[in-house]
Amino acid sequence: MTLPKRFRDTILAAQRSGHRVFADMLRPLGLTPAWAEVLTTLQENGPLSIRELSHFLICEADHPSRLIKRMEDKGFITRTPDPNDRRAVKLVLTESGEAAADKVAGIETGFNEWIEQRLNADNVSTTIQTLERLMKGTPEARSLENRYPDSH
Amino acid sequence: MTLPKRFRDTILAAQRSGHRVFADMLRPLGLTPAWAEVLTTLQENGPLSIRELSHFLICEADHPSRLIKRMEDKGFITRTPDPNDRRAVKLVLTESGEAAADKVAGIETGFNEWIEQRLNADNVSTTIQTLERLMKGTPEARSLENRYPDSH
DNA sequence: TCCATTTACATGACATATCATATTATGGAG
DNA sequence: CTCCATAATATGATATGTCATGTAAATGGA
Repeated sequence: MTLPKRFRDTILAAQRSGHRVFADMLRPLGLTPAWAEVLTTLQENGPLSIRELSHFLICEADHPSRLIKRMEDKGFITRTPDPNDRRAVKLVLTESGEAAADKVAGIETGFNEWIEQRLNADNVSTTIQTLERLMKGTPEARSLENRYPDSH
Repeated sequence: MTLPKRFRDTILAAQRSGHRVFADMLRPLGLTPAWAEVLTTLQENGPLSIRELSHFLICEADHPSRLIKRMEDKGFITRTPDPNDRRAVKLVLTESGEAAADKVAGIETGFNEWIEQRLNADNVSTTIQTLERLMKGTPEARSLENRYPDSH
């Protein structure tokens, strides 16, 4: 048994496990983890174009235009044309989107507690460091740097 | 900034980063990471029913029947009815499936080296321990136990 | 100014994932 | 033996993720 293979299986399993738990918490709100990520990102980082938004997202970092379209259809987001660039749009949360983002923040607190019950801060920090070293130079690392600029 | 939130963003980013790198390595073979997981699992664990297979998979652990169907259509897998249970099937690799599984093993070796270049064994073990503690009792942990029985 | 290149976004196509439900077979209670 | 709960698999529906391609607008050099 090679350790690296088990390592990546473990990361995959952890991601899926956490995703499932988080999705279960969000389901009563009619939201998914990807939607939650967009809602909180827009709430914290103001009006963004689709391209700018994608630089913050870990999920769907390629081009989230269809994700945005669905959220627009549900009334969480409005798009206004960018006056300086007719190709681009500015995405802003609607009132309903802001309310959903607030609820997501509450759910995230619960999820963070779920993690804190199982792991101490030292384990968490060490794992973050290890994984960041693994990702150095990848596009995913850049999304993390955008989300957590103070730590990079 | 809460550490647990950054922790789960980092796990998501690491999983996606690794998935992308692995997918790029597999693409010339016309395979995806999920297909690779099925191929190597069947090669190592002999004929399995779809249900049994799902207990080994981290990907698509719910019910991989459509994944199997696509791999069958490509000629990698044959299904034979289980003589003891007419509902169930036994999945076996075709000759072409065996050859693909061998190639996947080679790719995995390369991927493992990619990881070993970036992390030492101690980092890897510590991270595995932390993530396994996080997942204790979840279905994902059970899939890992099936894949790596000696360590549990 | 003109045109090639780049950028922002959309969309087609396909492969995961996951929930809910349907279908058929098994096995046990009565 | 009959009926019912359960199990194995399949499928519809929808969301996510990714690659390739298309369209229109901006940009910068000749």
